[in-house]
Amino acid sequence: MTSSPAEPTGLRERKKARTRAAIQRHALRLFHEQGYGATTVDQIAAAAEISPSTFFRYFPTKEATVLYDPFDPVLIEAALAQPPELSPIGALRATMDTIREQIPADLWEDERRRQMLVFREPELRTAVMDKFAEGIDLLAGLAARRTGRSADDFAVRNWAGAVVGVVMAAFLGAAADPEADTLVVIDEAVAHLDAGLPL
Amino acid sequence: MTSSPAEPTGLRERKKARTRAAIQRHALRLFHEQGYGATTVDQIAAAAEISPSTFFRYFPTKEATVLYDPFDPVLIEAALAQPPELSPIGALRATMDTIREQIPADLWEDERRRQMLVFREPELRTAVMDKFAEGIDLLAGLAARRTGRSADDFAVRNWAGAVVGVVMAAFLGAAADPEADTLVVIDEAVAHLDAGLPL
DNA sequence: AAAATAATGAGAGCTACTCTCACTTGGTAG
DNA sequence: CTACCAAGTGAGAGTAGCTCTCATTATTTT
Repeated sequence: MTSSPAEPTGLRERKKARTRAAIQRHALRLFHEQGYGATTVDQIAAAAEISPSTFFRYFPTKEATVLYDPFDPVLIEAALAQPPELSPIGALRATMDTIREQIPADLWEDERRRQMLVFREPELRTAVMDKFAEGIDLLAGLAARRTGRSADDFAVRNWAGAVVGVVMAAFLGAAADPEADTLVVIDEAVAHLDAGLPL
Repeated sequence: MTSSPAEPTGLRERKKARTRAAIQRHALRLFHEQGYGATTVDQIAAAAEISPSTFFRYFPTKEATVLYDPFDPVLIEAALAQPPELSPIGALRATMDTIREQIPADLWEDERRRQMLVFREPELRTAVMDKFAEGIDLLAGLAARRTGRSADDFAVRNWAGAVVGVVMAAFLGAAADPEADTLVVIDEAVAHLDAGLPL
C-alpha cells in the first residue's frame, strides 16, 4: 500500500509505460495533423509500431487516448488538502492557485492543446461532456465533506451543478479563444458565481 | 415560404411521417425491452418493417431515435413569449409553468420514460450531455435578448452556464429517482440558484 | 397515360471494437 | 544457466454502426 510508486521497477513495466506514451503521443500528433475523425486506429498503431490489437490492450477506445485528464488526480488531491476553514468556493479557488503553481508551463501548453482539440472536435466534445456529469458528483462530495452535509443533499448537489456549469461555460469559451488562459477564465467564472451572478 | 405547414399534405408526406414514428416507437420499445446496447439497428428496421438502409435515411444515428427532444421547440417558443419585464430567471420559471400547463399527462409520461432511459444508459447519457452545451448558447441568447446585452458577454454566458449546471444536476438526480417530477425538481433547482445557492 | 421525381432495398465497403489462439519475451526458481 | 511460467504481442476472424451506389418501385405532375 505504499502510495508513491513513481519509478517503474522491471523492464516489462518500463516498456509498457513507453508503449503507452508512444501511442498517446502519436495519436495526438495525428489528430492535430489530420483531424480526429480522419485518423484511424490502424494509422496510430502503425505510427507507434504496434499491432492494432495491441492498441486496444492499452486504450479501451480511440477517444481514450485524448480523454484522460492527467491533472485530474492532482486537482483532487490539492482540493482535499485545502484548509477546512475555507468555504467550498474558497477551497476551489485556492485549489486552482495550487495547480497554477505546481504545473510547469510546457506541460500546461500540451494540456491546453489537448483541451482545444477535445472541445473543438464534435465527437470528442460529446465524450468530454460526460466528464462534467462526473464532476458534479465529485464536487458534491468535496463540498459535503467541507460543510458536514450529505453528498446526496439537494442544496449541495445543486451547488455543485452550478459550479460545474460555470466551469463548462468557461471551458467552452476558452476553447473558442486561442489566447485565453483556461485557469484564469475559470477563476473569474467561479468568482462571478460566488458574487451571485450579477448581470 | 409559408411557415405553418402543420398538416401533411400529400400521401408521400403522410407515409414518411408514419414511417418515422414507427421507427421511433419500435426503437424505444426495443431499448426498454432489451437495453440500448443489445438492440441492433437491424432489429429496429425489422420491427418497423423497413430495410436497414432506410433506417439511416430517417435517422442519422441509432442514438438519434431517442435523442430528439420533442418539447425543445415548444420550450423555446414559450420562453420567447414571456413578458419582457420579467428577469431572466423569472422568465425561465414562468416558461416552465407554461409547459406544465400545455403538455398532457400521457405525453409527459412517455417523455419521462425517455429521460430515464437516456440518463441511465451510459452511451446515451454521453450524447445527451452535449445537448447541455448547446443549452448554454441557447440560454445565453435568451438572457442577452432580455437584458439588452450581447450573447457573447462573459457575465451572460456564465449565468447561462450556472443555470444549465443546476438543470443538469436536477436531471441527473431525477433520473435516479423514479418518483421525481422533473419539472418540479428543476424549478426548485433554479429557485435555489436564484436565492444565491445557500448551503 | 407518360414523364419526372422521390423513396426504397440490396448489397458492397469502411472503421471501431471484441475475441481467440499461437507465439515470443521477460522474470524467476532450481 | 537453464528450464519453466506468466505476461505481452500479432494475426485473423467476426460484429455492429454507418456510408454510398445503383437498380427498382411508388407517387406526383403534365
